[in-house]
Amino acid sequence: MDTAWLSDDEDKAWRAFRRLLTALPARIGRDLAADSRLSSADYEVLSTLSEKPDRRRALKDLAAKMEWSRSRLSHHASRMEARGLIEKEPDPQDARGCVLRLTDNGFRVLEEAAPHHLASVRSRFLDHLSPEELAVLGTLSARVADLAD
Amino acid sequence: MDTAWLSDDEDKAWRAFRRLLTALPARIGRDLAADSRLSSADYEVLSTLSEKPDRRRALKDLAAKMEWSRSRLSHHASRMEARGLIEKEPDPQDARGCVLRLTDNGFRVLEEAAPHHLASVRSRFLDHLSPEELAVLGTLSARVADLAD
DNA sequence: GGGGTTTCGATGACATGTCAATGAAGCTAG
DNA sequence: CTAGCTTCATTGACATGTCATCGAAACCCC
Repeated sequence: MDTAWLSDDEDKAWRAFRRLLTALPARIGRDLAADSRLSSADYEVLSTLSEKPDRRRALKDLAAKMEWSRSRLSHHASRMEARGLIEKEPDPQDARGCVLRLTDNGFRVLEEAAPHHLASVRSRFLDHLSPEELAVLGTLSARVADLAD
Repeated sequence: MDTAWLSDDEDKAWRAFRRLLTALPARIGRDLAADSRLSSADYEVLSTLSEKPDRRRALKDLAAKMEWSRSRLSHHASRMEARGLIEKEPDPQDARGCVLRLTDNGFRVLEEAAPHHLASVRSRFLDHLSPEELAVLGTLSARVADLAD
């Protein structure tokens, strides 16, 4: 096989996977926006914040956890703060830092959105995979995602 | 199982897959930009145009083929035209329309970029999948991507 | 032929993300 | 101590994508 090109199997799989790569997030994101007025990015911020009992996290830690740049999270958090979903507090541990806190309103919005979002993930994705396919996909995704950047 | 939530297996696979969904395009896009000064979107436009013998396609047809909005392609094509990668011509078949043509320069840029891009797709992705995994992924991707929007 | 509807691409307002520069604060070697 | 390096969040310039709207052209059907 000429390594400068893809085999037929590789080409077919790669093309189909690229379609999935664009279509799936778009569909789930559209469902989410329609059900809850949240973007996928908003949802990810809210749900990650909600994991901690006090619903707070330092900006830098949240950025690291989500694999976002601090700049991106700073921009996005400012917009979410203007919408009353989260609040920025000074970090008592580090005067340069900033702690993001999920507001009660933000938590309610997340709780309202979550079941619709899960239903969307199921109907657009999980429902169409066999358990074996899901296992293969999970394994392969973790392996490839964990490669060095 | 409570259908309002994901099982452990589903949750693990979905989380890993979401990481792949963001990390893989970012890595391949960074490689492409470093090797060729093209974005993934640029590359897709160039390579899709190059498929036709005359390296032309009506804007609306290219948009449909790529599953882009016409607005997006119109914006993007204008930027690519300013960089000398493509040109816009009037459509002889439809006075409202517009034909995009790959310039000689654009074709050279694509030819120079393609082998690096393929190497990137291999090293970041294909090389890490077994033939069986690739087959499963291709099948499942096509099935899910083909669902109605 | 001609009026209403649809399709086409362009455009402007806006949302979101990247990148580089900035200033404040923390850290560390000497 | 303190000078220099590092880390943190913010900011502004810019790139890219969405959406609603527009005017021109094509189409449809009477």
